[in-house]
Amino acid sequence: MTLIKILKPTESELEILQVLWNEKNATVRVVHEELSKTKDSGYTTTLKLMQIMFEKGLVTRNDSSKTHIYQPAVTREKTQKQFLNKMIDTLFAGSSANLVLQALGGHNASEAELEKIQELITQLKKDK
Amino acid sequence: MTLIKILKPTESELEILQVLWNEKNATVRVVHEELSKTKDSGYTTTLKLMQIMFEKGLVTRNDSSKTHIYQPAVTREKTQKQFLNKMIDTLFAGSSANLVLQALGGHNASEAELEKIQELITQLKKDK
DNA sequence: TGCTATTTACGAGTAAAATCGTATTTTGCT
DNA sequence: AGCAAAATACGATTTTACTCGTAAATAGCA
Repeated sequence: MTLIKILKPTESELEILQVLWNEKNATVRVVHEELSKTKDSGYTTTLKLMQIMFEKGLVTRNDSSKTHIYQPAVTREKTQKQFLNKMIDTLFAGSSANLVLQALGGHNASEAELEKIQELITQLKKDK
Repeated sequence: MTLIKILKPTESELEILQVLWNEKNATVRVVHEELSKTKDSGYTTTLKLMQIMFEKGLVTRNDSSKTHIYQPAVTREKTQKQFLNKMIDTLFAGSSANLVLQALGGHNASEAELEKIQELITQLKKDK
C-alpha cells in the first residue's frame, strides 16, 4: 500500500512554482534570475530548494543534459484550490462566500472581471 | 520613533485566533478543548503558544485572577485581508477576480450568499 | 587539450515554529 | 489548614524552512 502524502508547498516553494507555471519549464538559473528581482538569496539556495522540491515530488526534471530542466508536477489550479480551502477553513469560518465578499470589498478587479463573476453566479444559481 | 512590526500569525496561531474570535475571549483550557477536536497536542503546547502570542502582541490577557483570560488583539477582518492579499499576490497573479472565480467554482455557497455577492458587484460596478 | 565558467551535490548551520516535561503557583474543596 | 487538581512558568528538544560554503562534475571555448 502506498501512502500518498499531501504536499503543501512552502512560501519559497510557491515562488518557485510561480515561475515554473509561467515558463512551463525552466533551469535553476532562470528561476533564480527571476526570483532575484524581488529577493536576494544565493544561487545555491534556489538550487537546493528545487532539489528538495524534486525529492518531494513537487517538480519533475529532465537531466538528459547536465543542466537540469525543471517542470512543475502540480497544477496551478489544484494548488490554488488547496490553499483556498485551507484559508476558508481556518480564516473564514468555512464560508467561501465570506471570502469572496472580503476579496471583492478590497477594491481592484476591473469591470470586465466583475462581469465575468456575475455571469458565473447567475449560472450557479440556475444549477440550484 | 516606534517601529511597528507587522505580525503574520502562523498556522497554529490562526487556529487559536479562530477560537478567540468566536468566543470573544477564552481561557487556555477552553481554547485547548476546542483545538483538541481536530488535532492532538498537549495542553502545555497550547499554553506556550498563547504565551508567545501574548509576547508578540497578537492577544491580550486579563490576569486579575490566576486563570488568565485571553482576547484577540487583532481583528478577524484585518487578518483576513492580510492573508488574502498575500495569497492573491503569490498564487493568483495579483488578480482578486481570479481568486473569486476559483473560490466560487468550488461549489458550496448558498443561494442567499450568492445573492449577496451579486448585490455587492452591482454596487461596485455603479461606483466605476 | 586544457582552462575557466557553470552546474550540481552535499553537508552543515541558522532561525522560527511547535512540542513537551517538569517545577512552581494557585485554586477549590473537605 | 491541608491536599488534590488545575494553571502557569520555563527550559529544552524536535521539526521544518531556509540559507550558504565548498567540493566535485561538466560544459564550452581558446
